Amino acid sequence: MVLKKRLEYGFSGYPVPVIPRGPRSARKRGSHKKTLEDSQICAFELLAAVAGKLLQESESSTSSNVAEGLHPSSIHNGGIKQEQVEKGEALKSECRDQGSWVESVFSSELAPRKRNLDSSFAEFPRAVSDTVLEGTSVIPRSKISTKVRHDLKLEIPENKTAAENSPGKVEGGSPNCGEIGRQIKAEGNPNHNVDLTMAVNSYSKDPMEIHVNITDSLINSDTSVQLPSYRDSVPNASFPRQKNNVKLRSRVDDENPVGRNVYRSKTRAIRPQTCIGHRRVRKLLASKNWKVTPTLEDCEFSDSDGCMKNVNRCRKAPSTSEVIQCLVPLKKRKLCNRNSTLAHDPEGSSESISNSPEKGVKGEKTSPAKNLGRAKVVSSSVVGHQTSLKSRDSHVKFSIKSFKVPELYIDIPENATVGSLKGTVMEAVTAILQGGLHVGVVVHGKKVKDDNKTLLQMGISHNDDMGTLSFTLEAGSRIASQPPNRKEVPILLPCETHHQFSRSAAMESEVLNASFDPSPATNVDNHVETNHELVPSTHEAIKDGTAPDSRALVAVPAVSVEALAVVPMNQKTRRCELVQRRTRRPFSVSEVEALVEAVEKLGTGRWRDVKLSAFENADHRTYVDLKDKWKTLVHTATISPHQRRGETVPQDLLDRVLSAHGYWSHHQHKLHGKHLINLL
DNA sequence: GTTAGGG
DNA sequence: CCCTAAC
Repeated sequence: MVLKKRLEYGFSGYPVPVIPRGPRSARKRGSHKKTLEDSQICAFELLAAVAGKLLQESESSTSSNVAEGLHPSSIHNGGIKQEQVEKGEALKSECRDQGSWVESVFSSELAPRKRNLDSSFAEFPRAVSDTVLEGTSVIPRSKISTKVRHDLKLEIPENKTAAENSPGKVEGGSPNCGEIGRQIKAEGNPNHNVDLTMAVNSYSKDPMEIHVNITDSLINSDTSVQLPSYRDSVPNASFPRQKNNVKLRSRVDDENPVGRNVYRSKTRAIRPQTCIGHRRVRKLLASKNWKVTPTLEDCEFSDSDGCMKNVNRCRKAPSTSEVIQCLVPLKKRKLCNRNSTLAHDPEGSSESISNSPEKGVKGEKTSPAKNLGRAKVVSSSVVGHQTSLKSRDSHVKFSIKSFKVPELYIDIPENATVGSLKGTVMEAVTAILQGGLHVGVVVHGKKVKDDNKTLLQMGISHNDDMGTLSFTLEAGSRIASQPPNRKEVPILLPCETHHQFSRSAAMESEVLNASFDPSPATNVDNHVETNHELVPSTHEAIKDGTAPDSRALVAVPAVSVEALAVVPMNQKTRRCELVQRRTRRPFSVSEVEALVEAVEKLGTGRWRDVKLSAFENADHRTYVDLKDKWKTLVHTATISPHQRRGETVPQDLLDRVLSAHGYWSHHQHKLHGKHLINLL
């Protein structure tokens, strides 16, 4: 009490704070943020590289690559083995838990600087039964579809359970893991000979296709999965054989540990726009979704550059979220209210891809899928083809020839750069891959639900009648409670058919020309100005047809909000630009005076009260604004007069600022100290 | 919803 | 001013 009295009247006559509080200033932000970012960057870059690849492929592989990549003969090129020998490193990740965690390792360096990377993705054959996709594709698969030039060979003992008999079941131990390996190789520059292999572990609901070829020629002597490379000239990936294991590896030549820097810097330029609901969604993702996901317990990555340093953290105590974050920088996970839009804007241009969550965050009456009516629902779209099946022993041997990522619809301003387009694609792919996948086994057209059934029991054997074995890639049920809507996830939103792109070459130009209507009047509510988070809805545009060209995106990942919602949005995207920052409103001297006075009275740390006290009628001044202003005032008062800019604040006011600031900080400090003493 | 701080 | 972590 005594002390209180003293405070009350002492010290420059400043009143005592009504609500004593401990200094929050103690809350210093850790530096972990940076670290995290860095770690994320790595994976991101890698993904970016992938995107670059994809794009590249889409641009040039319309015809040749497909044929080339699919050719079975290349299977024997032995890229894997070579690599295996060449580099002793192997990437391995164990899938565990119910999920289908797949490892993901990326080598960074490629694409960023090398625009003309030669993609090594091979396009996977479409699933035969994927009629929906067939009919609804807006964009030729060769365009954006993920292409992988590998065949996946599998050899699984008949007595393996159905669950195990899935492509994803790679790393022994986890029956339910789903895994898809991919490999990307960059060629052309010896120093940049990067092998990018990544296993896809996404829970996305995007159906993916897997072609399964059961061929004797692909049989391996042991149980393993291999992803041979079609490029034998430069071995790129290796999948050391192990029992039911697949090891993926990522390799980067040591000579170029910094190749990724270029991209990194660009990556950092990304600044997603926060939109309505993003917080909620993020929270959902973070807590509800991600935390439920299986933990990647043993993921090993090999990488020669420092990038892996961060990634390697996953090896230790890899939490799912950590892993995911490795894949997608947190900063990029921002959502738009109605459609999640993700944009990568390395070049400062604007482009975006947005996914259409099944359910609008904002709760629109109709889901994007409905709005897009034509959006087809695709059930597990993976269909396997078994060309032949023979058995020499009790093992069933087959290979998965390829898989593809669902189509993505991208809408990018024509002034967007190719680089940004790449980034966009990359983002989209990232979004899909990070979701996680669940591998399903379909026998005779029927999905095998019982994971405990053996192949033998399911008739999956060497019989020739086994012509109906197939696999499905679907969103993993990361969230148990999540309704099994997998089947009803739209894969693609085929809107105006005239927007279809039939050729790769056309794609770029077409896509670039496909501009959405940037006009707020068309796409946005009138509240744009007041509604900070309002963002034009692509869906709406599509729905009402007023913006023919505005089917910005449609990636349609058939991923649930939880699974895929993490689609960041670029602040520079036109749509989001509508949600521009408030107009700058410099404080007038009178305002400053009022502020100073209020602070002298109330002290710092009670900005809400300050606002109510002195700026109650100034709607445009939030307490945060006042707080910020005070911050700048203090700074201004601290620096020399000639360094000050803007409207000059009377020195006397600045003096008061300093005085009050000094007092309140001192006061607060004292108070805090006192409290501590009292506690003792 | 506020507050404190970094950007 | 914005964005966010921490309350």
